[in-house]
Amino acid sequence: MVSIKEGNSPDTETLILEAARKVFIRKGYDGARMQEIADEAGINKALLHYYFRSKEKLFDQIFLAAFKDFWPSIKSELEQGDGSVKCLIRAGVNAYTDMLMKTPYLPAFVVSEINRSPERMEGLLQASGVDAAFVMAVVQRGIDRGEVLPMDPRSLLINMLGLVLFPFISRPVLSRLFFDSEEAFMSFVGQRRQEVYAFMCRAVLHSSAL
Amino acid sequence: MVSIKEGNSPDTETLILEAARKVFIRKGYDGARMQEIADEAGINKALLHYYFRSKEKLFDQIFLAAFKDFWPSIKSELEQGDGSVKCLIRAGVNAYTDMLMKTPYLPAFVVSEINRSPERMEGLLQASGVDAAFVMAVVQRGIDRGEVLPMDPRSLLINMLGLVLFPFISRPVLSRLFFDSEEAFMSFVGQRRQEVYAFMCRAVLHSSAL
DNA sequence: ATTTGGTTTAACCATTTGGTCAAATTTAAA
DNA sequence: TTTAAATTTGACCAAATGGTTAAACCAAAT
Repeated sequence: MVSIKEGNSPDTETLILEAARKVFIRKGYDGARMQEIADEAGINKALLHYYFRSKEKLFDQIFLAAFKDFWPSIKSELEQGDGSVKCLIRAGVNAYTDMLMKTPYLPAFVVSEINRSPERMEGLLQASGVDAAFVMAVVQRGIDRGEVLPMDPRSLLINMLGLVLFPFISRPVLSRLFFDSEEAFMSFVGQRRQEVYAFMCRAVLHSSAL
Repeated sequence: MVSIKEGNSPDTETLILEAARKVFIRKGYDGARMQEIADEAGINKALLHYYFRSKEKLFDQIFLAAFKDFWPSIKSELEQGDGSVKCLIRAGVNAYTDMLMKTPYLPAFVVSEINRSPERMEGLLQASGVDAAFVMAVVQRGIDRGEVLPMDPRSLLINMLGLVLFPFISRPVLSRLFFDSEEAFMSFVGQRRQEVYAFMCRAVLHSSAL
């Protein structure tokens, strides 16, 4: 028996999780090797199975956490605002920009793995508790009040997600095509916060609400 | 010797290429199996190596073609216009929408594989002859003429690419999150052509140029 | 009919890979 | 200190996988 609850050594377990996260993000599920994860964690390969039974079980745990991080919470900033779509856009852009500066590789990982096996989506949405109903309602209200130009609320949200996420998902392409170095690209995306906010406002807000 | 030039049976070779394309797009490089490609083509596995030496060589050929398709030509439609950014936006949105309706899975494939091994980008850009200089110049001219709001030309192009490509790259996520069925989602993206065009114009054009 | 050279196949190979297991080691309770 | 349980490891295994090869096949030229 161990003093830490539940009989698992958290040191080793988190060591494995961190190593697995790195390797899975770098190589994807199919490209990742259990041996590489063990090496990255500096432990014996058998320990991976001791703590997580199988590669797929280990991946599931990593990926569910990644999927949750993929949807940063905007509620805290949103509640400080006046409930307008303008505030929703600001909160959304801010929350995603923060997330992306911390984990720029995450969206490409999530998107790649979901395209590899889309059937996971069902369970993922349920397990992560992600739900668009609330933000959809905010946008719909903005349209009804005349703050926002008449449009499908889903368009507004998808466009905002696209503007914020796309540069990170396509980083290797864009960075080579439009920039001299990876650093120049990262500095560019770092300045996008205000730019995307203004871009979105011009595109969807009634001129009176600008 | 065979009557067809160069001594290769084009039937079998294209059969392999088509099968490989399907499997690589479905499973990615790491997830694809040579046996599965052979089965898909209805031929013996050894033939794959007879015609393409190795899995990597076969993949390279498929992927270079996919990468070229990823950058549809906008020159033809562009030359019919007046050289304005408005026309550039229309031409870009049209060319990409056409490409995406034909091969909706292509962007996710290209992006995933490039993220898996970004070092390919160098050679890919060279081999595909993709170059942003021309469209960059068009945008810069639009800014100088006052047609477009002052902004980094790269922002305009990246935002347009993001708006058009993102829904397809994230299809499984968005379709589950915002739509009742895959069909509903596809019908939605089918109507995005005008929507994205108008969205872009509102966001970047001087009000006098709308 | 025979030869010739590209094409196709089944059988086979070496290596990799996820996974298992029994023994060794560590930890902490008795 | 002894003991019992959890942890860690090296050795090992079966299956899968990319790749090879020698033989068979086949169309066309002689």
